[in-house]
Amino acid sequence: MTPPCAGTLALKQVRLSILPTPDPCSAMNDQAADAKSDKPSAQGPNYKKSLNLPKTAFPMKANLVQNEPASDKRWAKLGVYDALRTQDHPKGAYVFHDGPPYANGDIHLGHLLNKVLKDLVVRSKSMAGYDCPYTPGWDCHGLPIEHKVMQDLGDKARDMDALKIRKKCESYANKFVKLQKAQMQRLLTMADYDDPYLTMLPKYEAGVLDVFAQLVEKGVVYRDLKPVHWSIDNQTALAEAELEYHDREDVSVFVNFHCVDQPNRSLMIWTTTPWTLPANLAVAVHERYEYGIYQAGDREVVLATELAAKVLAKGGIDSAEPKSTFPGRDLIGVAYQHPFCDREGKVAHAEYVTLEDGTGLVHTAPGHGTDDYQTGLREGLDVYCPVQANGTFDDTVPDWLVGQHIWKANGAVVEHLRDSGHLFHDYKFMHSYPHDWRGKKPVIFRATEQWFIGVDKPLADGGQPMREAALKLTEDTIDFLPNWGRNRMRGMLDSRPDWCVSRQRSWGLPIPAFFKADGSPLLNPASVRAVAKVVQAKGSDAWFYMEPADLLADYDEEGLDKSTLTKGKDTFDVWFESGSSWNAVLRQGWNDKQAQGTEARGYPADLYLEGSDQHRGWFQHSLLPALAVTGQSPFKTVLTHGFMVDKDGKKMSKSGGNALAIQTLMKDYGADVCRWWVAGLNPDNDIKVDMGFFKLAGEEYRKVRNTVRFLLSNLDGFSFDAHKVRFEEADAASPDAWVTGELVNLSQTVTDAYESLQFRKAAEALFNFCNDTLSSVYLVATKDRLYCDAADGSRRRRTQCTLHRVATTLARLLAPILPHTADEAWRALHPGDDTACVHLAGFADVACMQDIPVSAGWPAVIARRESWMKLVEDFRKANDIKNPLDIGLVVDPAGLEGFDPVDLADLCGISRVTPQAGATDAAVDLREEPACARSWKRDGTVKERSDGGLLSDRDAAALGV
RNA sequence: GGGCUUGUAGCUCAGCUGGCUAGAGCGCACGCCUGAUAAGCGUGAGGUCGCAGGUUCGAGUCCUGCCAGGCCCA
Repeated sequence: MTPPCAGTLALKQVRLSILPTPDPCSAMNDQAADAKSDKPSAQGPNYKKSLNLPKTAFPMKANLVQNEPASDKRWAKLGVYDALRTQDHPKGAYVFHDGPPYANGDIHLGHLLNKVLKDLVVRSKSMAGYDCPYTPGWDCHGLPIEHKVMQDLGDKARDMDALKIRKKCESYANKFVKLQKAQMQRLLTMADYDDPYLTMLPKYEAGVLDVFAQLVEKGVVYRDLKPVHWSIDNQTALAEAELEYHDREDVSVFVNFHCVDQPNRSLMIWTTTPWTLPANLAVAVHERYEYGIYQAGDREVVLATELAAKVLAKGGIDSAEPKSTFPGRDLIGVAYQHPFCDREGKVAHAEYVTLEDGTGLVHTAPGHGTDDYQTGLREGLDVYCPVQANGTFDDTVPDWLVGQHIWKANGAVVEHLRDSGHLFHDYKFMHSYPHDWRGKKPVIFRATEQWFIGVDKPLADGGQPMREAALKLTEDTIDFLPNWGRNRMRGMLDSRPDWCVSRQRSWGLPIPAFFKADGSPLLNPASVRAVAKVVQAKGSDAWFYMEPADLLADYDEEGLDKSTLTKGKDTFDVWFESGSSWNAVLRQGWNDKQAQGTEARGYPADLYLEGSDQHRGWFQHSLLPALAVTGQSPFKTVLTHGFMVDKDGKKMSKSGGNALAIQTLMKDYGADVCRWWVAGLNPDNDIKVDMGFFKLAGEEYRKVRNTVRFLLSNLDGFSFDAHKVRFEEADAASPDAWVTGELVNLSQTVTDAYESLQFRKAAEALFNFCNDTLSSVYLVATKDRLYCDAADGSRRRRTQCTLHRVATTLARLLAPILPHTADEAWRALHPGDDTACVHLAGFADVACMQDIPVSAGWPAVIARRESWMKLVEDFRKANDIKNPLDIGLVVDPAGLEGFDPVDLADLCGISRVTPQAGATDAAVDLREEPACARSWKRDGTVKERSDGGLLSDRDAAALGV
């Protein structure tokens, strides 16, 4: 910083001291009565026309809704996205990778948040000098679309094969990609919308299969049993969305499982599906609940104490006094004899045991229930499922059940238990039960063969298991914003089971597995790659219409007879598809434009940015396979944002009636206002949304817009090159120097905030600069000289020069947040240049401005200004003065060395500041002094001039009178 | 029920490793300007920092419990 120029104030003081002292008897004072009226003298000339008043074509009213689409078209015409690819990138590449939204429905507020945040990244990184291409993606396969298409087809679906249904799904997905694309573009997001990645495109599918082939190669893909909803009627697995719940009558049984060590004692379980009892392998209890031993006839039974009375009463036993009680954990490990199969089971703990129904001891059959399956996995039990695809028992069950259909077996099991004395009680009851939504028949849970990815398997090449590697990188390599994402990720990695990647669907990427005549699968890296080659060329439809031998044309195996092969019917979990995008998009390189950049498209990505639900979703499902295949995380940084809630903090939902339609917001406010709202959010946590918040954002937007407008309106006819003024040391105390220093700080703050992805911080700094630094301090202070100084006076030119620097810098800093408005301002700053575009301008280089000297006395002056304003306000009220221009200040000059009293007066919006050594700062009434008819100031130099007007020295000079 | 997380003026948020009368912007009230005018400026009033305990010389800031939310699971 420059030392203050010691001489200036002394000079001014001298000048002030020779000002004529107002004489109450002078002729001038007769005019004071007129001047006091605040208005120019009625008799004097009208000076308004002689002023340099603001003038601009940049309108106060933005009309965003009408004008934004035109901006979008203009950028398309200028080829802004492509131009950004080919311009210089001094900072190299910044690899941002889009997570694909699902191609279904209109975009909603969640998309607004997510897509605008992403756009802020892309635009700010681009302007900062990075190459930051953005290929948007869509998740196109999967059940929601298939389900919707099947519903629309209704009964017609029965006659359609998989290919026809897939065709319908594809056109459905395309329709919504097109729709959402247009809606996202309307948000003024900048992306390569001409060439998005769609998970259903052959090129993408081949990229997914490439990942799969490598996982097979690493030895982590295996086939195993897992219970799924099974339609006996259609002999197919069903997804949750394909179920309908209808009432159904079933038999409910209380069964005694005799303890091995104490045959007279039993664990009593309850079930509504007696047919699953042959598959029973364990009994689950909750380790923290209280259990007791009760007398039931000639047996002792174990029950949860809270449920004992209710259960015993059903069997006609009134007394429910426990002989002893103990926590559930004491039961863990107790062995029991299966009531009719030749094996023993044990008691295990399970969190899902509740005290709402039953006995507190839960019959567990890992082959017939999801909870049971999880318990089985943990306890190392078999996924035993004696029920075949057609609903009959296989030959692993007791003879009296073999071959029986399960619904018939229900009765047989109950009778058998009754006869053997294991049945405590049974009764019929109605309950809601899942049915096949097509056949309307009840479905069952049945373990079937599925494909899995083993997250704890050491890799065949000696690499770390995926879970272990993921936990390691989560701990110390990946950056999380906010940082608690790290814990969340860790917790989810810790608890996740092996990944079941197969789905029994039509609308998806087929798992390229074949089966030999003996039922054994054919799936190896080479076979997967052979199929991938076909898919790359023809799309995954090929799996459905081509023969195994043709699909495997590029595959050779000694002694394999391809004609005997059959194709597997599973498709991939859509998470496996989207979780492979780092390969399909980043590593393969999605399009030529990316390769054209000065730096090649990179892997891994610098940033993934999605909602916090994706810790379990896309982030994790991208991380795991990427680690196995590439050994590194697909992302260096994970940024997550919270979810939209209503103004009371409650979840938003269509059914709750508190959802806001983004279409309404766009129609009422336009994209820039919505973007301003997003930029100002703290995205770490939940985000409250309400119509009123957008109104507020609109008001803040208007404040910024009007400030920019005022800058532009005072640059009418100004040419920076022709009129620029050099700043001298002596100018260090000028408001221009001060605001330039503030501008440099702002630029630093905002570009730093953008760099570290703190958009809220950027928006806040920009708003405060417009609102505070400019609107309430600098612009108010310099208005007088802009309007009243001679048009080409050096003081005015210096201020215009500063305004120009502020406007051009500000427009660029605002551009990522307000792409339309910033560009509108940019065009106003470059009249006649049709190709001017702020988005190609980059952030301003403020180095040249840093050379401008700024007085070190400024912080103190700004602080004193606040107390001066209070003095003025108090004085005004106390003396019934309306206009602050009727007030002057007498101030102690200590600390004001180098400052021009005229600047100080302008900073306070008053007529005059008089330095007086040793004085206590105080306001004075100037109403007895004449006011300049042109500038309305009572600066002590006002007198009648040659044109008959009452003018101050400055105004007289400006007019040459 | 579990993991992660949030609760500071009417609203949106700052308050780093505990330390002067808890800050900002918006909104609100009052006033000014009418040469930024469906604009601009000034002054001012608003808070038991979710609740209850505890640690400490001292807690919005640390610990425990509770209440009310959110995401993901079960």
